[in-house]
Amino acid sequence: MRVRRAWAEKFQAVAWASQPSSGASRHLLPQAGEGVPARRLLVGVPLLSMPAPKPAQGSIAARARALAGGPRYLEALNPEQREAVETLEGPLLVLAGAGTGKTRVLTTRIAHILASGEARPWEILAVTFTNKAAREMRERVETLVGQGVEAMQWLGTFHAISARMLRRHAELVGLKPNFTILDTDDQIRLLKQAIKAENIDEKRWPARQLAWQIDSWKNRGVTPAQVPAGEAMSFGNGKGGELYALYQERLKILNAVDFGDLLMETLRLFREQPDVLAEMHRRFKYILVDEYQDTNVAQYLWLRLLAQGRRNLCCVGDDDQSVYGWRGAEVENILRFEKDFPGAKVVRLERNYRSTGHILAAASHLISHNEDRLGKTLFTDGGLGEKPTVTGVWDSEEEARAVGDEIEALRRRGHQLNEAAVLVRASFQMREFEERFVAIGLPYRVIGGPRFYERAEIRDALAYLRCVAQESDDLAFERILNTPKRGLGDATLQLLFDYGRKQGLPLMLAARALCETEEIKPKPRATLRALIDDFARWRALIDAKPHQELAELVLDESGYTQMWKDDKTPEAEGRLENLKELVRAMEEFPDLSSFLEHVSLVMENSEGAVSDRVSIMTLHGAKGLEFETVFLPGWEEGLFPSQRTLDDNGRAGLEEERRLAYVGLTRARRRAKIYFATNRRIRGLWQTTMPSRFIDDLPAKNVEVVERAGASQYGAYGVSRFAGLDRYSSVYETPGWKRAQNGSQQRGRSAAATVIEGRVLAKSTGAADFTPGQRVMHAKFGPGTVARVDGDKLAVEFDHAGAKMVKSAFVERM
DNA sequence: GGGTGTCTGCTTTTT
DNA sequence: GCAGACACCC
Repeated sequence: MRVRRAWAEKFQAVAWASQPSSGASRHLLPQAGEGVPARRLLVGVPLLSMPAPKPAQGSIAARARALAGGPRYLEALNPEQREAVETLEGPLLVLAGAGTGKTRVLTTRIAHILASGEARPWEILAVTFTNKAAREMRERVETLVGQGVEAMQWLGTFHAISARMLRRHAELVGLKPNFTILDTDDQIRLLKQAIKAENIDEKRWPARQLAWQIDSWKNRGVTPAQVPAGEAMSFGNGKGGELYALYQERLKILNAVDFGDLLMETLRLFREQPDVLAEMHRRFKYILVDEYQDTNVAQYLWLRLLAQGRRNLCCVGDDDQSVYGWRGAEVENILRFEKDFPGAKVVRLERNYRSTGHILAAASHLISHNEDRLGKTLFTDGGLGEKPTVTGVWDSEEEARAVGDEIEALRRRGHQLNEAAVLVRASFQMREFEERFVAIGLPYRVIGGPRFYERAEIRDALAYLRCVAQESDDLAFERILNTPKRGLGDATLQLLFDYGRKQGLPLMLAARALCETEEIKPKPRATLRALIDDFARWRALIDAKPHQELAELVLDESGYTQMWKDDKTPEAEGRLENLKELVRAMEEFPDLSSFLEHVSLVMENSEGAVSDRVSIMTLHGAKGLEFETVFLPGWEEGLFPSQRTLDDNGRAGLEEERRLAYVGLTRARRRAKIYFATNRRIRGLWQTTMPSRFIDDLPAKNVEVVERAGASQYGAYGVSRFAGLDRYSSVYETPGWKRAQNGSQQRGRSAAATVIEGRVLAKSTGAADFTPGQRVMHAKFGPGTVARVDGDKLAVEFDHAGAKMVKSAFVERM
């Protein structure tokens, strides 16, 4: 007991000392992404690794703290936040609206648990969805605590924590502790093999689709045996379930798991091994979950099993920011929390510290159109600030130009580019902005491109290392067999497959054995033997050489580095750079196997130099971030809300899209700028588009409509589309509003009559109306002559715009 | 086994 | 409109 108190008190002293004491610190209120410098105090004793016995009730220190009004770190919280932090016992749901200090609550809560001595660092389970969130949480706890918290070994993503648990008890679920974690690419190659083995037409039933299907089963915690009959039918003429089973068998043989298995196998472990679960219950005194609204069924079950022990489960989330339904997230989990955990306390955080009044009002009004929500009312003490703007532009090109101009103007007024972001619905929208920004020399960065470890060169290099580390890694071996090209193509691979299957050997061993037979031609045999000998040699060096050097050696001697040096394409240089980065990253791990164990789970894009740039990213990617100024282009029916989501998921889909709009708006601190274009090229075809219904969802009094000066130059064709939007007061005449009033189900599909030179052209009804030679008028391209009719598309030779393919619905006969 | 031409099918994305 | 996958040919 004495030790515990000493530990807690020492911690307390550190926590106090680490708080900035200037007056400004009083306003150090929760602001995600705030630039509070991480203060680290040099403490002689590694406090957090000190053992502490069971916490005692009502220690002198605790009582003294209570009299003094609690430790300083609690004073920085508002009453609701403080309640969320101090309610340690029992289930707790923190409904944290956008910008209300969610991360602050989570991190302070952890600090509070540690400071009060209720639990030691390794007795806290803190789960996030992304590595980034985990890292941020760790850093912020460290700032509060004033020292490193390496001892918090159970702070991480669902997947990383599961992997950790699974490695400890791998044998219990039929795996070896050094199992490989496959990524999507490996997964798909494996599934292709399974599909082929079942004699299913790969073209009609692509492996991607099966991967997606299996993934969604795993998201729901469904094993091959539990696949509902109807869903098994949905792939490969009813072979979906069989393929799933076959795939799982293959994984076990390969001693591998995919991402979904990390959860599934851990769940199985908990269910089938009560003593393992009991051990977990003993260990975890407190469980904290970030972004609870994003949990899927498997994660929910996982949490529920773990939380059964001590019931000290604290989930933080915002139902209004649930935007991952399409990948299995169940908003239901958060809506149902109080039923799932009887006696649960719910704390609402509604005081927003991020956005100005008008932005908050606009976002709140927008989201209030959703039905499935718990309901929160965000408020701020800050000023009203600028109204969000809505700007209509002619097409996506003008949209990019308008955004570029705005950013330039802001920049001239001293606005940081880092504080501006363009948030799009779909990544294809990014290109236009990139092109424009390049043209005007505006520095930008695209966030959310291909992940570092998804790049071909990284995966190749990792495959080499995996082969060195584990002879039986067939997928890795298959990948590098002929990379670089060494004349071992499909024929040799097929030979290896057959031989391996016959002998029950992994590919590498099959290759070795095959070289001793006459079944392989001399040339490939020599090459293959050389490759195998190389691997044997490299493997012998594992313990002799630092793993970094070994990696370099392998990449050089295999000819892999040379392959890219010989490559004359412009990307080659960057790829070599990435390889270097990979080797550099290995430094942080003690040996090759621990590097490989972690790489698939935690490897991220290493964003190099931090320079002042505009961010371009998807709305999904922007969740959890904030910017001074946010640009929200593409608010058009069909694009946002996405027609596909509407078609597939109806009202639920629409509500998820609306939440995405809410997320977009609430990223802005001071300025939100919405755009919609009248014409957009979608899948190569120009389409006339309507303003998004979400624009109609905005409260007129908090929004300003901006007529873009440049737009009028296109007036000749565009007048009709802008007519209703000159003044916001006339918003109730916008197409979106009228549509809503009519309750019509037509969603921006009908071609509006176009006004040309004062006369209204006949509305076309279909491609049948058109024949080659027909004169037509298009809203964007003007007059032209039909050259060819192709379904509902027309090849038109425009008088001024040249040859284009256009949808017949968007041209008028002349 | 490697290069060229045609066909298809296109949100969001973490781990 | 364009990328990625596949088939076909050398």
